[in-house]
Amino acid sequence: MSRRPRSSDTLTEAQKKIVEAAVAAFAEQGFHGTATRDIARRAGVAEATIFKYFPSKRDLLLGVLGPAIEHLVGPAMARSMDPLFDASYPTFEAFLRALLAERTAFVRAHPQLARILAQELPFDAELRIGIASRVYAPILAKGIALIERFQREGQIVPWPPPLVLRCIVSTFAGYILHRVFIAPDAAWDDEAEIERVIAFVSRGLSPGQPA
Amino acid sequence: MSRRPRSSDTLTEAQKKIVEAAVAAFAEQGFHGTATRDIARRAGVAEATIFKYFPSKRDLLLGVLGPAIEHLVGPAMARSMDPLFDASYPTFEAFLRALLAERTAFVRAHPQLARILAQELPFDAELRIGIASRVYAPILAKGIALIERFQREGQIVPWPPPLVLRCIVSTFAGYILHRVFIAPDAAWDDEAEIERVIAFVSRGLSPGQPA
Amino acid sequence: MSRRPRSSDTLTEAQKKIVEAAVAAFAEQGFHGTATRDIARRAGVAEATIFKYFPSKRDLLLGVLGPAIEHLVGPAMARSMDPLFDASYPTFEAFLRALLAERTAFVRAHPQLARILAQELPFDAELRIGIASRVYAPILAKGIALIERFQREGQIVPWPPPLVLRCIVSTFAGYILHRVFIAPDAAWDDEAEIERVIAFVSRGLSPGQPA
Amino acid sequence: MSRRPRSSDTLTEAQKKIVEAAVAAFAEQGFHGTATRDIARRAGVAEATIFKYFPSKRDLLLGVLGPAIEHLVGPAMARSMDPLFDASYPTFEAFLRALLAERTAFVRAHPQLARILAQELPFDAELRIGIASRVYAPILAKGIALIERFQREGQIVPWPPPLVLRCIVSTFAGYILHRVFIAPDAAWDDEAEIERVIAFVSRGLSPGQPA
DNA sequence: CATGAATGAGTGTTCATTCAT
DNA sequence: GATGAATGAACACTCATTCAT
Repeated sequence: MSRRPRSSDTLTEAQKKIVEAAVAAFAEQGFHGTATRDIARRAGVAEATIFKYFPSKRDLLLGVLGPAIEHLVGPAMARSMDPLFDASYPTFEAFLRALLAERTAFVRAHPQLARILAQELPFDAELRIGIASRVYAPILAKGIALIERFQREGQIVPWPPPLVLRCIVSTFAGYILHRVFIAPDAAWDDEAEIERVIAFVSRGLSPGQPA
Repeated sequence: MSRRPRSSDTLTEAQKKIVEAAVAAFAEQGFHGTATRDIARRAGVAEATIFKYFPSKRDLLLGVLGPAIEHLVGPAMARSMDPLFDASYPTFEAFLRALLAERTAFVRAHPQLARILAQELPFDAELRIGIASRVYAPILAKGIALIERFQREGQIVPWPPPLVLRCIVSTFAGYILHRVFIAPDAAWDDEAEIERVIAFVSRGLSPGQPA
Repeated sequence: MSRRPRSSDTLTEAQKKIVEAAVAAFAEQGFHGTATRDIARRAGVAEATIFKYFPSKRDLLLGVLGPAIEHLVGPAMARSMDPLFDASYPTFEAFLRALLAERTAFVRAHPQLARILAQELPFDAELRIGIASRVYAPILAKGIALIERFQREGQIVPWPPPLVLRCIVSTFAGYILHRVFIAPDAAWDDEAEIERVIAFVSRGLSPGQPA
Repeated sequence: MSRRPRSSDTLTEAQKKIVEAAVAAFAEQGFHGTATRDIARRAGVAEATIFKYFPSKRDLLLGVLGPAIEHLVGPAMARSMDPLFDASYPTFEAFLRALLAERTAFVRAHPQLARILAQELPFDAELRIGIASRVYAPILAKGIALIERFQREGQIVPWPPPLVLRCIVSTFAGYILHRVFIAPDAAWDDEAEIERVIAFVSRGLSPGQPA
């Protein structure tokens, strides 16, 4: 550990700074609204340095989101969600509680990535199919399997699992978006809010009379 | 005022074509991703003509969204939603059903505007506060009043009305987004889907045990 | 014809200036060695104006050479050379004299185009085949026909016409290049030089003993 | 001087690879059209290594052509042409034959250098005067002396020696360029072609009637 | 009313070159 | 001796915008 750090992950110091700067800039101004010159300034490197590592601005977007998706949404999500998928959760409500906590934590940890993703996804077909195949599909499969288990156990209503999943995801997404992006500064009684969101979903999907 | 009638809406033919072209272009490629040259080509007018009517590209965005908001979300929404807010709805479920139908119809009628709005809102503070004050606030007020009425009548759970509203909106938004944008081509049994979405919200907010 | 000139050939004033500037710049510094910014400065227009008319720098090269070739080397060459190909020339030597005079005049009139052409041809396959098919081939055909006529008349040696043509062209090209580009400032006794160059070719191709 | 012999020509292995790569690249794409990065890749060295040996890209061009000219065109040419200049050649025609054979062989051996030279010469004044003084002038002097000798012997026409030389060079250049660069793949009867080219020059310069 | 022509200020990207290691 | 990392300056090209006509 004399003087060449080149430490953690074969990432140059500059490379890391570029990615950080790009994340911040894209989140604030969008992909199209951000000039590479701006990213360079933020990162404290020359513009040319950016292109040493990311052949094009688009590659920078993918280089920013790609690892984020892979690390934080792919394996990492699997890592954090696999416990949820284990048989360990005795009740549906316990599962919901764990899921909401986990996803909130993720968005809290990387709000910018979530933002960029949400912004570029509608305009970027390549990104979309990449996400769809690498992230969405696996998660969907696992989620549906779990829903089916809870349905077999009679814990939730026997609707089509994708619909059930969408009800859960919509409600949670609404909560998280509001909490993290729309009104982050409001005074919240988080515990009570969460309890009620959980209760809403839980009761909404409870196996009462058929529909 | 010799021969040009400048009839219906004080909109030149050219003006209408420009707005239509802009809506299409912005929806497809985003605001930043669209060149005025492209809009001009789509509208079949010279680039300079655009700037005759809309002093800047930004003004074009506002000119596209502004009227849309005012006409279609403001008065029109009032028109279509006022009945909802009337005491006429005997049950909460009937209200939900009417609301979902009306909102689905609106997004179906103007999917591009919905898209542009969703895409530009996060990056455009001015737009955001404009919408917030002119659209969001009035709707919110009316919605909350209605929620409170249903709560007083004991039809729904006595949670904070904003939270209740968010549960409704999230679920409906999830359904509509999926139905119109994400999987518009899938084979849907719309009636059954809607029934279940309504049932989900309705049960989720039913006044059972306290939470 | 009040105030908008847009005279001669539907060419903007700017367009003409751009082409002239490009010709001068390319001739002096080569295609790669010339920056569009430089051309803009020379032409007294904004860089963007160049790209209004010539979508890319390459298109500017073609736009500069293309018409030049078509107008000045194609039809114009035909116009100036067709007389040469007519039966009007009684002797081979008279033909040589006329040809050399005409080609010298052409290069003198457009030395820059000749220079650019010579410089870019070796690196530009597209240009090469364009020239080959549009200019070289027709000329070659006519030239060979003429050579054959002189051969039938017994005025010149019965070698393969292409070889004969090459002997003529090489010698003339050597003279013209030297005269116009390499030593334009030297004191020349043009008349005597030309006489001797003609004599050289004429005697070299005279039908003496077979070879 | 421990283990690196730095043997033959005081050229590192790397240096040689760089020069070779540069020659190939320049010949294919021209000097301006070639990026140092490209040369480095071809040579299998780092870009910085190039600048170790050649302070600038321009120096690389000179370093490529300079020695090539000195070694291959200067001394080597002298070596191969000196015999030509000796009294050994009894007839002018024999001299022509030897000269054409030798120059054809040279261009065949180093077609790339010939190409680069031809391409950069018009744009590079420094190169031009370097060549002029170091290569052209000596050759010219020797050539003129030889011409004068043949003229004194009455073998060729008593025109100004430079003109005579230009006739020879033009014709030979035309032949070689065509043979090596323009139509290298055509089916040639080389022997017959050469005979005729020689005959053309020889007769063209034969001391017939004055001109 | 509408436009063709023109542009200043940027855009993403490439280049030859430097230097600490 | 050789290089990976970094860069300032320039590059071709695009943009939203203006204005005489």
